[in-house]
Amino acid sequence: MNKGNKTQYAILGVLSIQPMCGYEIRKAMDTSIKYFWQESNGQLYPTLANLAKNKLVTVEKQAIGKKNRKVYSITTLGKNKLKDWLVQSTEYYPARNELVLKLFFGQNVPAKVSIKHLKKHSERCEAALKIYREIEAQLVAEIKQKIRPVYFLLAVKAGVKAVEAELDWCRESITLINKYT
Amino acid sequence: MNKGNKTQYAILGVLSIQPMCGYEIRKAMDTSIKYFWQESNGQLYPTLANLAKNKLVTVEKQAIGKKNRKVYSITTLGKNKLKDWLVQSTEYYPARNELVLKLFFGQNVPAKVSIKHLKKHSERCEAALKIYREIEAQLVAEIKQKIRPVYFLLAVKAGVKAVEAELDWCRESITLINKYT
DNA sequence: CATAGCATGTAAACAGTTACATGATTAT
DNA sequence: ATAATCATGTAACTGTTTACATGCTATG
Repeated sequence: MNKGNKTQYAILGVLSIQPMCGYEIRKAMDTSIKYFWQESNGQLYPTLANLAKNKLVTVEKQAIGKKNRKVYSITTLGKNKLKDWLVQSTEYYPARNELVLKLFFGQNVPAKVSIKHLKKHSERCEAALKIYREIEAQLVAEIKQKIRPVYFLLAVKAGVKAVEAELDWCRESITLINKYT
Repeated sequence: MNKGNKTQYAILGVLSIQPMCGYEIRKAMDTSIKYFWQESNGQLYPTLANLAKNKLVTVEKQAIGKKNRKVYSITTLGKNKLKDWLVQSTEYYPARNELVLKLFFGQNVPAKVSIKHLKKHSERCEAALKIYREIEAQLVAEIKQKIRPVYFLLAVKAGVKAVEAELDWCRESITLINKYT
C-alpha cells in the first residue's frame, strides 16, 4: 500500500496544473515529464477511470460535434491524496542500467566494442543535453519574470546534471579502457 | 525478441566470471551488480532452469552431506549468446525518478517539504559515495596489479559520477528554491 | 538450542508495454 | 483524398516483486 500505483500520483500531479482530457495528459507526459517519468496508454486510461471512481477527480464530458472529450479535474480529495504522497519521502533504488551492465561484462568482447558503446552513448547524451539546455534557458527566463514556479527548472536541471556526469564518465571510461587493455 | 529477458544475460554474465550455484549468483548480484542491476529470486531460479533447458548453461549437482547445490557453468553456446547481446547497442530510456517527479509538483506543498526531500537525498548520496569510493580504491589497486580487468571499475565510476552529480543538483536546487519561493 | 546463513524453489499479485480497435476532425 | 492529429479505450502478454514453503548447517 505504501508503494506502487505511482501512475495515479503522476496523473494527479499533472491535473494539479490544470484540468485536462486523457489525450492532453498523455501529451503533457510525452513532453515535459517524459525525461523522468513515462506512462503508456494502457496505464493512463484505466487509472484515470479509477481515480474518477474514487472521487479523486471529476469528469466533465465535452461534446464538440461528434467528438467526445472527457475533461478531468482534480478534486479536494485528490489534492489531499497528492499532497500526502508529495510529503512522503521516497526510497532510493538505484535504477537498472543496461549500458553499465554490458560494460561490466566487457572482458568477454574486444575492447573496441565497449568503446563503441561509450561513444554512441556520448552522442546520445550530447543530443539530450542540447535539448535540456534549451528548456532550461526558457524556464530561467520565465522564472525571473515570475511566470513559472521554480520546480520545473529543478527537474530539468536534474537531467542536465545527470547527462553531464554521463558524458564525463564516457570520456574517462574510454581513456581507462585504452590504458588498461 | 530484441528486448526483454535481460535477466538471462545478467545471469550469463555472472557465470562468465566463474561457475556458481543459484545462491552465489544471488549474492554476487546483491553485492557488486546491485548498484546498476537487480534481480529477485522469482526471476533468478526460473530463468536459470530455462538457461539449462536451452543448453546455455550446464548443471552439476553437488551433494555435501544432505545439502544440495546446483553449480551452473556457462557453455560455449551460452558464451556466444552473451557476446551477441554484449555487442548489440543499448537503447537509451531515461529512467523513472520518483524524487524528481515529486519535486516537479512541488508547488502543491510548502517549500520546506521539497528542501527536506533534497537534504535527505543528499545524505543518501553521501553514504553511497562513501561506499563507491572504497570499492573504487580497491579496484584501482587491483587493476594496477593486473588482478582485475578494468571493466568493474567503469561500473563503479558510473555510480560515483552519478551520485556526485546528484549531490551537486541537490545543493543547487535548495539554493534555487530558497531564492525563488 | 536458537539464530543466521546456505540452498532451492513456487504462486499470486501487480506493474507495465505493445498492439490493436474505433472513429472524428483538421490540414495538405 | 489522405495523412496527421485528436480522442478513448481494451486485451494479451511480459516482466517483476513479494511472500511463502522447505530444509540443512554452522555458530554463538
